[in-house]
Amino acid sequence: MSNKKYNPTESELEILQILWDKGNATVREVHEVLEQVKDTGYTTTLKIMQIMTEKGLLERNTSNRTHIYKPLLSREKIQKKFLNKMLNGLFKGSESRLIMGALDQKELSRKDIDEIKEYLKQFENKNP
Amino acid sequence: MSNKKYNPTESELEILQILWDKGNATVREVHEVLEQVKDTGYTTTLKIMQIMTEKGLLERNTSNRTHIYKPLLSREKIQKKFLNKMLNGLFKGSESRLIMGALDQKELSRKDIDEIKEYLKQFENKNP
DNA sequence: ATAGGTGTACGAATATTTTCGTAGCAAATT
DNA sequence: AATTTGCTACGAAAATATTCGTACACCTAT
Repeated sequence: MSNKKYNPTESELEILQILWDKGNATVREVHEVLEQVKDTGYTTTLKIMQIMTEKGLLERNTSNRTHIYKPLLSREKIQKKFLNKMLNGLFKGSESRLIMGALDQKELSRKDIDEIKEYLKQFENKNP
Repeated sequence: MSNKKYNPTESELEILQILWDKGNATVREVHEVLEQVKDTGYTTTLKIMQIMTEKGLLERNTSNRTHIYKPLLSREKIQKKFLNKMLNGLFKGSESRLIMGALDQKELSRKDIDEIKEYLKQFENKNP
């Protein structure tokens, strides 16, 4: 199957985040965001984005001189992948710890909490 | 401060998992578990464990010829660290997605669910 | 005491990821 | 039209992580 085996590296993830936020962008646009956080050169960003394109993580429009990149995998897909990795690795056998840990670390809005409660019901009904 | 900056690498995490399960162990014991999953040599495991010791991830008792290693950081601590990383990275701004994603991927017991519900209450009261 | 088995130490080879210098081309500015 | 500016391509250096060969020590059984 065409099941991609690519786990984005750390740097690739940073770039993906920016692209997901923007939808699509040029290297310069990505780099301008990136350098606020990371002390790295323009050609470095360029290179990584080129590599990501080869790997099939990004797609680019080269019809103009300035290429426009966009992510090929959705944030949700990658989120799922990482979550899966954690649940089978570091959090194996303690799924609920992951959930409670997340609850601890971030102040959730009332709305979020209600949403989660609602979401939980569906599992309750499964195991009555 | 002595705030450790070490993020364990992939391989180091695998070894930590084993050590957390066992409490403490020799290189051979770790390697015997590891090689069931990973095709790698004994001296590789040894080397990584030695490096981890230098980094302060492990501690070892060298008073006997066969050294006994044990982890210096708790599973919980590292779990928290990774969770934190995810909540500020890949899942930034979508904490509840992480939680719901986790709920989706693993079949939780009734007990787990009740526990989580109970846990949620404490946050409800915070934001009434 | 000698051979075999089981350990650690250590350096170096490999692999992977990240970084950047340099070249070359096209567009915009002088 | 010459210079500067902004872009991509490319290769190779640097930094990290992983892997293993080899040497050497000790203990045990021959």
